[in-house]
Amino acid sequence: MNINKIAELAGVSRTTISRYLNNGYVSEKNRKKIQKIIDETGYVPSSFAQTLRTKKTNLIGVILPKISSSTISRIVDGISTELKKDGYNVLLGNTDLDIEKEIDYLNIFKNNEVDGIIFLAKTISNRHLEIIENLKIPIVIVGQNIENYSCVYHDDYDAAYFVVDELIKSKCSQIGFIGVGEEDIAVGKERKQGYIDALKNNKINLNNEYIRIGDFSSESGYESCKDLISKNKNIDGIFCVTDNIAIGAMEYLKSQGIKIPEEICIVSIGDSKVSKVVTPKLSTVHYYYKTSGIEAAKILINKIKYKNKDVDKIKLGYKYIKRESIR
Amino acid sequence: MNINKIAELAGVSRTTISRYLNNGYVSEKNRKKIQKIIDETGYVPSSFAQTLRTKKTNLIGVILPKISSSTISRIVDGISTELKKDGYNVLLGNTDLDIEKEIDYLNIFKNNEVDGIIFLAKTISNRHLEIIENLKIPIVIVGQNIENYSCVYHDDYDAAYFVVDELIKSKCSQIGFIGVGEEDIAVGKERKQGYIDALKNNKINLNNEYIRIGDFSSESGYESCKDLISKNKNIDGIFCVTDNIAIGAMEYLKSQGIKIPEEICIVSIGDSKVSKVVTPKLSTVHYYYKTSGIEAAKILINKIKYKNKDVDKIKLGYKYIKRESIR
DNA sequence: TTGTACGCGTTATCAT
DNA sequence: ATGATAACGCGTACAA
Repeated sequence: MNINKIAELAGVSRTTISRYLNNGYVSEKNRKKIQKIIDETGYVPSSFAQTLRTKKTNLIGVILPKISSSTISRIVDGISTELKKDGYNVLLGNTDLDIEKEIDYLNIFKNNEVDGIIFLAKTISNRHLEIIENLKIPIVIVGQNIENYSCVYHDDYDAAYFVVDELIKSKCSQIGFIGVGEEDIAVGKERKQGYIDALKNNKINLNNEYIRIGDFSSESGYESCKDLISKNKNIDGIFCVTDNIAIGAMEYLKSQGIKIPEEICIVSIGDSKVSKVVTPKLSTVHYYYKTSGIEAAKILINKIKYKNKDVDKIKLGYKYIKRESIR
Repeated sequence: MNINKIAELAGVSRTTISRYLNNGYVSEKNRKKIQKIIDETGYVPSSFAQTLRTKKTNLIGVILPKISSSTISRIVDGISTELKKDGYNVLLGNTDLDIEKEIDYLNIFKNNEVDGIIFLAKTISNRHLEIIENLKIPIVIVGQNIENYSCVYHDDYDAAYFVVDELIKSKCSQIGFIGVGEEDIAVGKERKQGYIDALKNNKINLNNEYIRIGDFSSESGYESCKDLISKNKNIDGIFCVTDNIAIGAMEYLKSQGIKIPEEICIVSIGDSKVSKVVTPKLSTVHYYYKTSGIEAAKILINKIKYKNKDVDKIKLGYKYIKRESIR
């Protein structure tokens, strides 16, 4: 079924059908006839032919590191619900944390496969930037703040500062840090800086012995905590940069019979489902992940539809949730 | 940049370029020339023009109820990694549990927007079936077993039977059930039947007072458990149809000072992240969700590429994981 | 208000 | 081995 058949059935030219479909002027009589035929046949125009003609795909490419993560999937949820409202669909680019695949998808998408890109970035290397600079379609970056590009991200520095400050307020002074590599600007670098500055402004000396760097797994949190505690018996508080890491750290402390929060307080960032369920319940920071997806989608639509060239930066706030892992 | 420009630059006809791209015979001399031009220009054929001509989109539509769920996102992970291998991309259809949107997406996709559909179904109504029957492209259903269609699903009946049997083996005899509505065949109906038959085969009378039906939230689990326990003081074991529900139920029991597993044993199905973290750790069943995604993708590719018309049914096994919530 | 004619970028057919 | 031409389904300038 195509536009020609419909035109034939309705007894008009295919131009009239096209006009009808695209809100052009068509006489009332013809409107009715056409609508009837379309209803009967269930005709839907071929989006591919439309794209070929108009250069508009109605597709948004979303590049993400790993869909089976609650953080990521909440963001994608926001993106897809917001885009749907404006008639856009999501083309998924799952990269499995593999930089080559990220580059792959950027290249696939840049050839007019999509009208715009939303990039959920963990790390942005120079190779990424090179491609992104040559992009002819708009892009929005989520989770990192990259100069000269529209970004939606979270106030990682502030949130980290805040929770470490909370630790200090509840009388912790020997505060450990379990983080991740600084190539992840948001989680690795910003959150670490928040920790450092919170100590400094509270006149607590930074002790490099109290710092551990691992990966995003709870196993890594367990091992880091083990190493940290066994070498520094006087630790009385730990800031873990993610809930997942904190879960691993708590696991270790519990296995050693160390009481949380009586002996050691724990705080982290994420407000994941597990943080509410673990014993003791984790004091953590809630980020508005779904909101970031929604905002990123809005910015992108603005760029696509209204050719908006601004560099928009949205730093979303956070909410500290005090639960049981701190005094 | 299009095929005509490339042809011009290479000094051949566009037919030759097309042949070059599609593994047709081209003289060695021309091959080299063409490759050079393509490398220099970074030319990539327009997939939309290709689709218009060949009717092949290289897109697979994935319809899902809610992406921000660990179950769903693990399945999608499997789907997208498997499809990528064969050059297919995923078009996302996020329906927010809204049946109208499901129908919407089925209709959008059926008009040749995609080469095939993977439907992650919670419920399949007659309206769904009506559309699915008229589909001209292959579809694979994940999570439910629907007659006459290729499906990848889990052995819900067996898994439920198994865990209830475990409850009985550890000396529970007054076993409560917290489930969901039976319109969800897999989770609502099959798992309930497993519970009923496990009791029967162990010569334990089925007591309708021991059965509660709610929704998928942990809040619902909490309330159901509250109602169940307050009206039936002698309950000594509970089977919850999902981890999430079990988490809520445990929450209530702990709030009442009821000891798990000494006074009441709990089992469920899911092996979600939280099940490993809650105290006591939940005894549950692991389903191979990522594998279901992979298998569904394989079946679909088989249908698309090799026109396989078989009705494939894959019932994936499960793994019982005994942890601390059972004696 | 309606219709004619052309072109978007590609592949398939046929002829050379 | 290569090229000319038509066709895929649609939107739009232009003419009527």
